[in-house]
Amino acid sequence: MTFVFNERDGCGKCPIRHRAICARCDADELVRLEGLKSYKTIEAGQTIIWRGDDLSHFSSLVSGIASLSRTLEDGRTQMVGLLLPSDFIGRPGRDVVEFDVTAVTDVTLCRFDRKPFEQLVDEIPHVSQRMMEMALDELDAARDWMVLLGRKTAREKIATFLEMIVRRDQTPVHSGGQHVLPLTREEIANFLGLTLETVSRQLSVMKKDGIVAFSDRRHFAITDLEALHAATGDDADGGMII
Amino acid sequence: MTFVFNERDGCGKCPIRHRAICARCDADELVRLEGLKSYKTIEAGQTIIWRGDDLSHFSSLVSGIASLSRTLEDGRTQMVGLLLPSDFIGRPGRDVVEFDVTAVTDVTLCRFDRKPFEQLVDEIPHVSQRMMEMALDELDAARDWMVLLGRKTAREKIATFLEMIVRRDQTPVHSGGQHVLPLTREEIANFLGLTLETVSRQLSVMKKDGIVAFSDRRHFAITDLEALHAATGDDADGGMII
DNA sequence: CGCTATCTTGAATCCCTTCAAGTCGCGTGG
DNA sequence: CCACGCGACTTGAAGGGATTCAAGATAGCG
Repeated sequence: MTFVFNERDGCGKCPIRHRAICARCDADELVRLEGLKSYKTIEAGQTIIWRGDDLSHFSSLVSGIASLSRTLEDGRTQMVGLLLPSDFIGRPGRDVVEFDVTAVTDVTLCRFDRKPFEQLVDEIPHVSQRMMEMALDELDAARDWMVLLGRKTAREKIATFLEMIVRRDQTPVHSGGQHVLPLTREEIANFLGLTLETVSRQLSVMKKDGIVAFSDRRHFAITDLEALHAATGDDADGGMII
Repeated sequence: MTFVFNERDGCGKCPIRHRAICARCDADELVRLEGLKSYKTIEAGQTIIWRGDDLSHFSSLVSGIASLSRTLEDGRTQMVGLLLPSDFIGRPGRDVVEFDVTAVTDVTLCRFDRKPFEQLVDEIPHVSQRMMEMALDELDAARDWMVLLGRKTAREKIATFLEMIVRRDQTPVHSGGQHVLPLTREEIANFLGLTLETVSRQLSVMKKDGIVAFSDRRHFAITDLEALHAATGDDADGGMII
């Protein structure tokens, strides 16, 4: 981590201050939020909330990566979303979650008790406006992902995934074009609707094709950005939102 | 159609009065909306908006069915949502649409010019609250569908689809358990991430299994509801939201 | 009555999965 | 320091479910 988050700093120094649900809030509104919040950290691999659990808190992801997923009776798992810093967990007007939320890396949450938070949402339009904006962005992203899951080949899925990782990578300095792959092969497979073997095979093919180069299992660089995009199956301008 | 919608009736008689974006509005707010609205009808098969088009209007679907879809360069198409009466088209804060919107049946829209409508959203919390609620419901539905697209078999997809149609069927009297199939085999295929041949084959299998009976290509009845649910791959309580 | 779009069914093919056998990398402890 | 063990990953071979290509059946409509 190049960046260390310090819980004692106020909202003003919060790394997600300008992208989270509080993005539009003014100083007064921030003070109100400040009085309600508390932090919680979760270790990589731990489940944050199980599907069907009571939603006692509403949270913003401050640092780390979490996943949203569902598992069918027989164990087949599908990831339905990746939560990055500034994304929120929970929703007003519903008291249970529909998906399992799991910490992919170590995670820090900024939490609010549900009841007071819901009241606050009604009273501070800046919060509800921002939440709607974020919900609609997520909806577009989810629909983009549906196209991938329903119609793309394994190769196209991998290419689209890598392109998304690169686009969303917020590493301050893209150190020599190196990017971190935050997921294991199995997690990638569950995200793309594939098996881990197919993910591994397709990554090998793209290595051989000179599109991507791995320095180790978790670090890669794109060596041919155009070829990567051509392999996604998307048209020139069309891009994923997520 | 058992129900005939009459444009001359006020919002008070509107069939989607209590489910659309206006659901929470009081009488005064309704008057304001009433002054802005206009109706438009679209024939089955016509495109309502193309992906990338400027979003000049914001609309609620009053009657009929529309689809949201995207087509890749080479013609592969994935439907990402079915729009039923009360669903809305467009989103505040963005001026182009990300997906093609097509009338599956004849469709009636209740439209608002975008600029005045966006202003109204900011001023009437009852509208923005309801829109957020609807957006979050759609998000859950989209994520449910991602599980289907990524992990379910053809048979499970078909079973889930039929179950969804039955659950959402609003036919006043379920005439003898008969339901209307509003989509062609090809449209179903594009919705489920399959080919039309596979859809046809799986429907035949389920007929032979005594789960569903077709009176003609567009009308069916579920003859074994439990077997249908067992074939979806979902657990007992878990259900799609869409 | 016959045309045409829609749908069904069959046969061959293919891409991804499944099953299986290694390889790699890293932390642990002798 | 290196052997050991284990989880993560890679690669191969076989199998299967969905697609593709093709032919025919059905139904709606002029």
